[in-house]
Amino acid sequence: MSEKFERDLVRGSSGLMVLSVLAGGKKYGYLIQKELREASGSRVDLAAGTLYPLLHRLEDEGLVRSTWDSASGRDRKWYDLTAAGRKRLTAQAQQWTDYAACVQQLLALARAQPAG
Amino acid sequence: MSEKFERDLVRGSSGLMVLSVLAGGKKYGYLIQKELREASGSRVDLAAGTLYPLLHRLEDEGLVRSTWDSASGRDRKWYDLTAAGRKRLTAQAQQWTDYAACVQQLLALARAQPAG
DNA sequence: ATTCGATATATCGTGGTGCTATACATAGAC
DNA sequence: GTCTATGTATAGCACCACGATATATCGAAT
Repeated sequence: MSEKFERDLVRGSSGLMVLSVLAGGKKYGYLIQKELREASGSRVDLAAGTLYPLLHRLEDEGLVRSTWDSASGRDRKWYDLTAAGRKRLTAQAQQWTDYAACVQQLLALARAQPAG
Repeated sequence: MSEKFERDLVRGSSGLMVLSVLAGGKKYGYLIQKELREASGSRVDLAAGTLYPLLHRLEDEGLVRSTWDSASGRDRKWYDLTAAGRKRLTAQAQQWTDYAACVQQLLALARAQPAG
């Protein structure tokens, strides 16, 4: 079985992944974590100590907004993308795609080399 | 014009990129930096303060080995992949490809959502 | 009722790493 | 002589993932 992706890989796109999940609609932290875990076959599983500070940072940057809702008995903090958040998602997704292509190209060159 | 890729993007694959470049044969630091810059259209340009400590770490891990050579007038420290380094390159390249696919899938889901 | 696991959010401390700044030295061009 | 490119190196700062820890509610099993 494949293990969790390395710390520094996650670091490069944790914000992007969260914005991406939020594009599917208003969600609270625990749910975001769960959706990411399920969508990745458990290879991305943001710790609470990673996710909540990240959400706070995104809010400070004005990319998401939050509202508490206790209607369902549970106290949940629902996060929603702002216009700036959607804009950032688009830009960051593009940058990520470009970067991935760039790295893949390097890897392809490496594979083209003789074994040693 | 496209700008340099963000700090945290680079962080996820700086080691992989260096190993990858070294798969093309023995090289010294300044040359590695130059090849990465050229291969990426200047979007990956490791600062000296990033590259040299990184090379030292790779050497401490036994993934590369180094030899000084002053033959050409210049004092240059040549780096070469070890067997462990080639093995790591293969493994890390695979993990990177998996991760990229995982993120791309999330992005595709986000794109499938209505605008707001 | 009580214990236990899942749900739900939050912060602190640590570790690792990219980057700027700084330092030092040589080579070639002007 | 001066300037730019080449070449390696370290110190300190900024940033962030993660484990540890804290707190609280809910439902189910005992």
